Formats: sequence, structure tokens, C-alpha cells
Amino acid sequence: MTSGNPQKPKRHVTLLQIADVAQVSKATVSMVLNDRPNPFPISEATRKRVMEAAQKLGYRPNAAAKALATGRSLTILMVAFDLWDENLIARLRGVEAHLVPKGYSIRVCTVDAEHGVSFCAELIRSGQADGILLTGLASPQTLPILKTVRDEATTMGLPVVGLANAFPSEYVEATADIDDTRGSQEAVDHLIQHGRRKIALLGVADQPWAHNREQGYRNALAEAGIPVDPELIILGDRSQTWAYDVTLELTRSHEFDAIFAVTDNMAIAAMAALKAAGKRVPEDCAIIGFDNNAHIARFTDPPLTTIENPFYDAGKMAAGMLLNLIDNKPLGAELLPVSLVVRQSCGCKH
Amino acid sequence: MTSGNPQKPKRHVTLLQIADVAQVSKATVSMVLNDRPNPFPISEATRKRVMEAAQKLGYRPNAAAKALATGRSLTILMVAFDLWDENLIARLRGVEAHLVPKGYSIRVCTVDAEHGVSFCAELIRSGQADGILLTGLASPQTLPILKTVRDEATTMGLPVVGLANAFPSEYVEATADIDDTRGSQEAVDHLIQHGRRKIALLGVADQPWAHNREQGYRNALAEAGIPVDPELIILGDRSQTWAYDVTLELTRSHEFDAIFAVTDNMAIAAMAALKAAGKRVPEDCAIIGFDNNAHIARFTDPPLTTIENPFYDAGKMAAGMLLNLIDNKPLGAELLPVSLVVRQSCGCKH
DNA sequence: ATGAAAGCGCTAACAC
DNA sequence: GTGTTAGCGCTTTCAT
Repeated sequence: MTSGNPQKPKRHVTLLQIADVAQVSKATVSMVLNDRPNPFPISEATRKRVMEAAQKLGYRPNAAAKALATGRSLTILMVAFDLWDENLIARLRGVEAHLVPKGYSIRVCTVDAEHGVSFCAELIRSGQADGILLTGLASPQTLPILKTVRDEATTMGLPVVGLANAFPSEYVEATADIDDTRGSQEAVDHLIQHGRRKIALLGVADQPWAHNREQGYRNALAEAGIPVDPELIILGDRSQTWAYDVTLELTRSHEFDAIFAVTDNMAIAAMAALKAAGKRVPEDCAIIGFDNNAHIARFTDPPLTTIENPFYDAGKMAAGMLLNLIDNKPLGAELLPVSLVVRQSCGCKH
Repeated sequence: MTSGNPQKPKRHVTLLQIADVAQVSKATVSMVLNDRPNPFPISEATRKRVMEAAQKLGYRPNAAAKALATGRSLTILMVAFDLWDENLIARLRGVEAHLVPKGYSIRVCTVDAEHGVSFCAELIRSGQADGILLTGLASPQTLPILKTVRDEATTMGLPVVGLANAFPSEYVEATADIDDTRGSQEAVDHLIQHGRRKIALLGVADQPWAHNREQGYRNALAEAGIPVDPELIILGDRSQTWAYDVTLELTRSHEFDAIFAVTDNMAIAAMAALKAAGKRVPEDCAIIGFDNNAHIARFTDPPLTTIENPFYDAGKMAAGMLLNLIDNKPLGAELLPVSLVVRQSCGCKH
């Protein structure tokens, strides 16, 4: 059943065959199919003949030949950098939403401290992409890897665009980002509206995006005239284990009535720690996350209030920016708006 | 800062340049670089000269030219079929783990009922892949789409391999699957060990993998001599909303002391419903899921006992099988073992 | 042991 | 308006 490998017909219908059938030259066929005047328009008659022949033969241009001739692969390379549990598929769909209508497809390469950089470099150097989309997490230790990607891209003359997670500007031409600051500010402000005053921040060190979220936290406190308590700002490594441990510790050492965690993953770990410490959520401690991983956040106990992170839209925008750079058009970047998704961990009633 | 588009050097170091430097012909360079006797070996001297020249010039073969000449793209197409919230990155990493060492890279294309099939077909027909990896969910309504992929692959002579989620055999040469039946049987058996007798199954209709998980449930009951209560077998559409609603309903209409949900996502929704109905987990109702989405399952309240779904390994295996098919080698398929991850929702103490 | 040359399928000057 | 032609960078048969 599984043995007999499929016969390999490799039905390459070529331009030449169409030319034969339509009684024209390869060149004419190419022009018709690519809709390129040369410099004169093609007569409607031959146009039609060619189209019909192509249709009949089920012609599909060979991508390799096209790429070789034009020097463009119609492919972008999406580098997933140190990405493990995030919503890759939403980003991918967003990117495709923009790319596919323009005929581009996506090659992916995952990279982390141990794997993939050299292969990724290989892909770039071998001409398999017209531009690069970087997504994932750049930590200080892994920055050299980013540099490699950046350098290879530069020697090939390819633009690099960041998708979410605000990459440092030395490594990208531009980045498609969401309004981390504004979103966080809204979240923390919401906690303040609920009468919370001692709000802890569960943050992440050394990450631009996390820094922005921290800034939003500070803004909200400032606007409400609440002094920042440095002891309630805790920066870690983004892991759930860390978030759990540090929250547990905090319950023993400090007074606080709310937590703003810069990711949902951290928020749910913190929530578990609060419960382990005998605190009720949201009565004793309210909590808000960030990202809205809906299939988790909706079903925590209580359901997690959080900020919607529009990965799909970010993907679309990043793709748009990349294509613009490839075509030397204006970038068209903007900070994507985010919005609070109110559930119950903040203290709101159902 | 973001305006001046990067200059485009496009440093294509070619075979010819190496040939020049090394004082040999293109052909010789090609042979050396590809390690291909012709039919006689290359002399060590020229070999070295060529290698050094290549090294010095920083030569990287042009993928398009190579593909055009050989008819092989060294690329596989990964089709993500109706996949939204699953762990794509783990599969991807697994696939890459096997593919990259062999020089293959991955092109991705997401497809669902509304989008992407025609583009996916395009990618296949334009020779942009040597084989296809199918992953995601095939529902009866979307099967025609699968058929399209399959047909295009066939006309191009490309093998199609399924990665997880057991695709129907008409659409794939083979599939890399996990032992759904065995895993589920273990899970349900574990519940039985805890003294549970009225175990509800939260399943999914029309999905081979879900059917296997149901079979495991039945096996466990059979071995324990517990009669199957058809009313406790509930098949739905895999959505969390459905799982939540149906569980809530069940608490009102039936007696049961445990739930086996065929996915973690359904399990956490069910858990929320149980709590909403005033049931304690696991005292009143134990619950076990499937997949081990660790960043969720570890932090539910109580932590979710579940079956580890080795997506990474499945990715590796699928990639291996696909490459074997491409090279006409024996398939090397096997059912991947799964294991129970015991936490507390089953009734075990910490 | 190495080189010459044809060709993979397509594009883009340029000629007619 | 359409055809000719010369590549794009690489592989591969065959001749030497």
C-alpha cells in the first residue's frame, strides 16, 4: 500500500509547446502571459490564441527558470527566531494574506542559539529569497545570530523587516509593531479604575517590546498620580516557571493588590502562584495579561482579562512593508492599535 | 533612517569565476563542489585549488540555476491545512531537524476552506517543491481541497506525506502518526485506576485521529469490564465553545465522575464548565486531556493530566518518510509512542 | 583526469 | 505587432 512510489511524470508544459500550438514564438508567449508590451501591444487575436493554448495545455511557468532569468525568486524568507510557543500560524496567515495576492510565497527557517543560523545564511546566499521577515525573540545573547542574518541579507541586497517583538533597529530596515505602550497603559489604567493602587509589574528584561509594556505601566501610574514602587517592578526571562516562582515569592514579601503581566503565559503562571499562596483572584489580587491567546485566556479561572495582540494584522503589515522595500516604495509603517479584552481576572463582573 | 533602501549588490559569485581563479573549467568546478566522479576521480591538486578558490570568493551556488538544471528544488512544501491554534512551530522544528542536514528547506502554505488552495496548487505546479507535507485538520467538508493538493502533486509526480492527525489514505502516500489509541487507552485506564467508572468521552466527529482516541477509550473500558454508556460518548466539532456547552449540559443531564477529552483545548474548556456547574475537579469529576500543551496544562487549576503529543518527533518522522519516498527508499514508518503526563486533574496528589 | 558544449525554461533587448 | 537571439548559473554527456 505504501510501497509503490508514485510514477514521476513531471509534466513540464513549456513555453515552447504553447508557442507551437499557438503558432507564435516563445517570446510572444512570454509577453502575453506576463502582460508585458514589447514595446507595442500584442494583437488581440494572437493574445487569445496564446491564452487558449496555455489553458488547454494546463501551462504553469517553471519557477526556477523564471527566477534564474529574472533574478527574483518571488519568495520571502520568514526567519522564526527563538520562537517556541507563540502563535506562529496567526503571523503566517497575516503574512500570506498580503503576499499571496502578489504572487509571493514563504520559505521558513527556524533559528535559535544552537541551530539554523548557517543554514539560514545559506538560504539567503543561494538566492532563495527576495526579502526577509524576522519574527521571534531577540535576547542579548542571541543578537550575534541576528547580525549574521542581517549581514548575509546586506551582501545580497535584501531588505529585512521585523514582525512583532520590536527588533533593534541595527538588524532590520523596519519593524511592524503593535502599540505595546498604549495597550499596557490601558490595561494598568483599567486596574486603577478598579481601585487597585499597589500594582505589580511582571516584566521581561532586555526586550524592547517588554520595555515598552513597562513604559505603559509607568505612564498609567503617572497619570493617576500613583508613585512607582520599584520593588513591585520585577523583570525576568519570560518563562512561566520564573513567573510562577517570583509571584509566589512576592506574596510572601510584599503587599500588592494587582498584577500586570506582560504576556498571557506569564499571567496564567502568576495566577496559579497566587492561588497556591491562598490568594483569591480577583478579590485579593486582580490580574491582567497581554496577547490574548484566546483559547487559554477564556478558560482560566477566572477568565483572563488581557490585551489583544493582533498578530495577524502585524503579519499583514510586515509583509506589506517588506514588499514596499523590495519595490523601493514608501514604507507605510504604523503602530498597530491594540485593545483591552475584558474578562474577569481584572475584577469586572461577567 | 528607514527611507534609503539598501543598495543591491547581488553578489553572485558564479562557477565561472571560480573556474577562472582555479584555472579549470566550469565542469570541473561543478564536479569538485558536488563531489561527483566523472567517471574518474578528480586529482587532489585541482580539488584543492578549486576548493580554495570557492572559499576565497565566498561562493554559494545559485539555487534557481541548480533547480533548473537538476529538476530538483531541494524544497519541500508544508501545507498547513485548516490549522489555527495548534503548535505549528514544534512540527516545523521537527521537520527541519531532519530536512536541513540533507540540504532541504521548507516552503509553507496555509490553506482552508476559503483560502489558499489555488495558490498552493500553483506552488506545486510551478515546480517549487520536491515533496509535500500535509499537516492540520481534514474535515469532511474540506476534503475536496485535500483532493486538489493530492491531484496536483500526482501530476507533478510528488509524494505527499501526512504529519499528525492521520489523513485519510486516499490523500497521502503515508502519514507520520502517533499512537492515539494506545495513549487514550492509557489515559482512560488511569482514570479507572482512580476508581472512576462513569467516564465521559469528549470526542470529535469525522476525524480519524479522534476516532482512534475514542477507540482507546473503548479499549480501556472493555479491559476493565466496564460497559460503554453511549450517552457518555459525545462527539463534536473540536471547538472549545462546544466543549464548554456540552459539558455544562452533561452536568445537568447525566451522572459521571470523569471526563476524557481528546484535546487539551477541549479539556480546559470542559474544566471551566465543570466549575461553572459547581463541580470540584478532580473530587467530583476527574479529567484528562490529550496533547500536553505544556504552557497551558501546567497552569490550569488543578494542573491538567494529559497525554504528551510528540509533535516534534512526528515532524522528524514525517520529513524522513517524505525524503525516503523522494529517493525511492523504504518508508520507515512507525507509530510514535506517547506517554501520560500525570498532574492533578486526574486525582493524583502533587 | 579534465574540458567543451548543449541545454534546463524563461526573459528581455533588439531586429524586422 | 512579432520573431531572433543571447543569456541567467548550473549540470552532465561525451570527447579527449
